[in-house]
Amino acid sequence: MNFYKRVSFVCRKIPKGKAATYGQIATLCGRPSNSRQVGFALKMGLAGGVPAHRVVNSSGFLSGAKSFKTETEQKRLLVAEGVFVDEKNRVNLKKFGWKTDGTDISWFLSRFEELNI
DNA sequence: TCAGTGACCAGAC
DNA sequence: CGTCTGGCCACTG
Repeated sequence: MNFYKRVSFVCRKIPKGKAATYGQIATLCGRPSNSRQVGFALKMGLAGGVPAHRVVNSSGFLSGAKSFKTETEQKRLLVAEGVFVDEKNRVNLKKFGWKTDGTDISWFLSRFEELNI
């Protein structure tokens, strides 16, 4: 089980114009308690083209903005996709949150099985 | 081996 | 809204 590769895989599946939370990613990767590691994984993955700008914390804040080229880069990318980001660097998850359920979790887990990651 | 550190989280006030 | 608390776990020196 390669947690980082799973994170990368999941992030590429986040629909444009939506935002996902760290806990959500961790859960979809099969490790609900590893939300902190998701941030670390994304930081590494930025260089590899992972769309990390769609990931925010559970309150909707862009907590990883400082890890982009510029602090405003993440916000800019989101706005360009139609996601509203307020002056405090926060998105409304009610409106732009990526909704996932048990079915989605099962789907990802079986993909991981067959891809052996 | 071990303590410090994080792009975190849910619950309680 | 905001702050605090306990829990979490890979990575690092």
